[in-house]
Amino acid sequence: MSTRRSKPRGSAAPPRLTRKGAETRERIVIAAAELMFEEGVSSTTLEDVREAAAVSSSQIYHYFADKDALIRAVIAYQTQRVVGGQEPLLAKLDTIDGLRAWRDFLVAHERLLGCRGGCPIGSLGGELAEANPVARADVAAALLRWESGIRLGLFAMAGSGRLREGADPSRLATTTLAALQGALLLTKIQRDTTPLEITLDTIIEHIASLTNGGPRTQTE
Amino acid sequence: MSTRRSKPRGSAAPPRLTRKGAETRERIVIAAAELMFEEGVSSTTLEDVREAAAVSSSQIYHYFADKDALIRAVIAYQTQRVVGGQEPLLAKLDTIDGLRAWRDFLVAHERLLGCRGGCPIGSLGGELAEANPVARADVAAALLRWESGIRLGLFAMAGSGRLREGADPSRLATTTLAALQGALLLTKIQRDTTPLEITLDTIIEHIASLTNGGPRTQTE
DNA sequence: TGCTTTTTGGATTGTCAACACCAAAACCGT
DNA sequence: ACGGTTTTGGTGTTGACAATCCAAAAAGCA
Repeated sequence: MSTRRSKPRGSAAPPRLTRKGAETRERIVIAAAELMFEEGVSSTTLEDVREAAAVSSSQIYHYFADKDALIRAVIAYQTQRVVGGQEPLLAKLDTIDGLRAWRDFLVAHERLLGCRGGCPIGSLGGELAEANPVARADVAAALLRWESGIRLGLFAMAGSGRLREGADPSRLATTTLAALQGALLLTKIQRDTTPLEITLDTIIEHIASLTNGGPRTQTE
Repeated sequence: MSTRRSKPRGSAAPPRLTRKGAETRERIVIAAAELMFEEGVSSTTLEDVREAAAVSSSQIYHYFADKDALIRAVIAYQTQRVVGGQEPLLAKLDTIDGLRAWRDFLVAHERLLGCRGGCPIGSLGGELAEANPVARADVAAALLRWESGIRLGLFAMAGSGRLREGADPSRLATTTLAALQGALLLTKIQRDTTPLEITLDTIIEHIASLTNGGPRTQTE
């Protein structure tokens, strides 16, 4: 109907951001993500975010329709940071040594954080699943992507013949992710990395027992 | 200092409840527990609890100092209901068949709930760990008790000689609880029991592979 | 330079939820 | 039946927090 020239945009016209605008928006998301990770979503007020990001309240509402929209942006950000950031590492899960390196990285990381916050993705999912259906779906997608990463590594292990015939890399990937999520939850609640160490070690032992190298006894 | 007769009570004098009072208090706790399980802790307002329990607002504050105190009572209630209620079942985890029965029970239970809510204990812990240190400690204790229950079953399996020498029931118990928690979290976020089924099956396969019956291939 | 759009500041509003208060009713042991 | 205690109802207060509004400053663009 309108004689509009230049790039026509879709129905949900995303107001184009200048570089400065994009930076401000990102500053808000990062501040919100950190606060929500450290204190939980519901304890994080927009006033907290406003202060941490050093913006005015109208800026938050200029870039996000409401708190839910900001939450979704935080989920996207954490998905990219955590899952995306791990994908190179996950590709190396095609050997037992690769799995061990991954384990060591995760344990060291939790130690560094003082066992606080748990998994950024899992914690968001746990807190939002029953309260925010859209957020739940976002987190579900993030977890599927994570699982895919693990699966690819394990399939590579199977393809190179290190994994025995009967073993199903897909099921192992699901179990590995579940065990990791649970272990991070226990670690966060108990403020102790022991559950994480034991759980990952046990899962790796299980996978090792399915390799052609054969089963090994549990390490002390 | 005071000349008090009758039963002297401790410093934190718990006002003795009459039968009616105890019933009202319990009604409040149960209503709060259900709401917090279905909607999350922070989405549950005391007004919601008031209505669900059919009490007046002053009654809630008569029995609980504040919302945190009610939350702690809910944790205690869920611990007793979930962990306490499972202890008989956990005692039967001394055989692979016992483990399978436990798995089937958990999967059926999740199906019944439409994969909503996840683990009552784990969800409370996840939501409260960073916001409420006292609640975190309560949940941590509940999880240790749960882990103990599993450990006892697996120790029985070891004692009766079904579990191989090298296997460590204690570490297996930690892993089993972590895997269960993570699987329930995935199930809750993805609204699908598949992760729960796969994870528990895989853990049971791992334990089975450590029995004198010897390892078996993964079941489809 | 002038025009439009984006970005920003800050004050304000309205809602909602935790919690306090007070007085009445029911209950309990004696 | 009586005095003290527990239980209950309804209402009021306060503070916090999400969300809105009105412009003004800055930035992009011709």
